Amino acid sequence: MNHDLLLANVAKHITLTDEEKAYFISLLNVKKLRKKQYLNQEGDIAKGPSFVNSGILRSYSLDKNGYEHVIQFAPPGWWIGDMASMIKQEPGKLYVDALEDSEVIWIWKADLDKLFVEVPKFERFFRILAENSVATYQSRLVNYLSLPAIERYAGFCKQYPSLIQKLPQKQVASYIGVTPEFLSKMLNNTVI
Amino acid sequence: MNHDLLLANVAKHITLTDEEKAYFISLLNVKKLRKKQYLNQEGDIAKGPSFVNSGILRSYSLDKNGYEHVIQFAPPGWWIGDMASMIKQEPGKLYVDALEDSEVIWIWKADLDKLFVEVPKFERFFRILAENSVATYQSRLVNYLSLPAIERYAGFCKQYPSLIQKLPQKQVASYIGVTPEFLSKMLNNTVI
DNA sequence: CGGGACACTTAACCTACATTAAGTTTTTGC
DNA sequence: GCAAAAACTTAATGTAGGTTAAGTGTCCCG
Repeated sequence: MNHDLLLANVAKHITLTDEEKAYFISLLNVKKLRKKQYLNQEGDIAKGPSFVNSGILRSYSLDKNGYEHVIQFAPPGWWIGDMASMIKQEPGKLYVDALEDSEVIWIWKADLDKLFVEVPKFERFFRILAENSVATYQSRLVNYLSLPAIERYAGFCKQYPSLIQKLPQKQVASYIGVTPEFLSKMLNNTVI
Repeated sequence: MNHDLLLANVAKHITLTDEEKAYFISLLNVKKLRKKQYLNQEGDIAKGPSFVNSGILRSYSLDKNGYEHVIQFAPPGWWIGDMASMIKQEPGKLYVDALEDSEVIWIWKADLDKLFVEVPKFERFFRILAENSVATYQSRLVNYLSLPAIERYAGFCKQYPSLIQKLPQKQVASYIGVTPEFLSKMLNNTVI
């Protein structure tokens, strides 16, 4: 297993000594996921934050009619998880699964709390991560509340051009909050 | 001006020495807002995080038809701001204003960055704040994508019982993502 | 290389919620 | 204390997007 992508991600915001790096690595776990395999199911308690090393993961909720609603996609270099479940260590409402064969690096929440004490720089790293995440969710909510579906689609294409190539259309439909049928209709009626 | 509420808020997650407290307080600014007065307008660069000491603030976006969409309410003891604008120090998309006469304590982003270096405990405090915020936005998005309006209203009442008392109905309508007319109709057709 | 799952499309019909507009009640500022 | 603004209601009409269903294409994997 290879931690280079994760270490590069960490190095964007904090600088570690070799010793700190080694300690950090000693706390990491690796999991390989087959396409469609779950990392987390509704009702599970999230173990801790997960970093995508290869593949693509997504988190989603399931409504009472059985429809999926994608909350986040995570290509390589991204973090994913059910934050409410992780913080409170309570059963969560989200599913996390792999859209293709993937490799995930993750850390137990308890080990992360230890890491924060041993190497306080990591407080900074995860603060910055969480702040960026807040900014993303704020703007997602703004888009959702104030733009029609076609503009949310255009926004997604602009913001994640590489994901558009890789994802099945129905996953994108779910992310922007419409049915696959409606997205298909939109795309065939509209010149973007 | 009185920092007790803010210091109590900080003390929930980290413990400060008197000296650290004094330094923190030395960085704080206070602003009194009249009802309807803006703390931030679209296009402004957010100065830094703001803590509500009294009153109620809200953040919202304005769509191209002139409709407001409430992103967050902040009663006393809550933090509010346009996170994307604050992080990138770029003009933002959100308005922040006071729904009643209010008092806000805020800190310049540059001073906050200094504080993180001088008193690293604050990294932890703001990490926890941001993580809780992520959890809230995740669950808000789940609700928005998977529940009908009447259940989002019921959820709001359950989660923020004290706010329901104080807020005009049209503000709640905007938060749950419907028009005031539709919320009015729902409430008069439905026994909750 | 064949069959079954999965992705995408089309189309008819449906509904939750928006828009517009007018009227009533409550709050606010001077 | 009164006029004006803001909040709330009601109702007729409109529409973005959902639902259902059937058909076509495609890609696995055995």
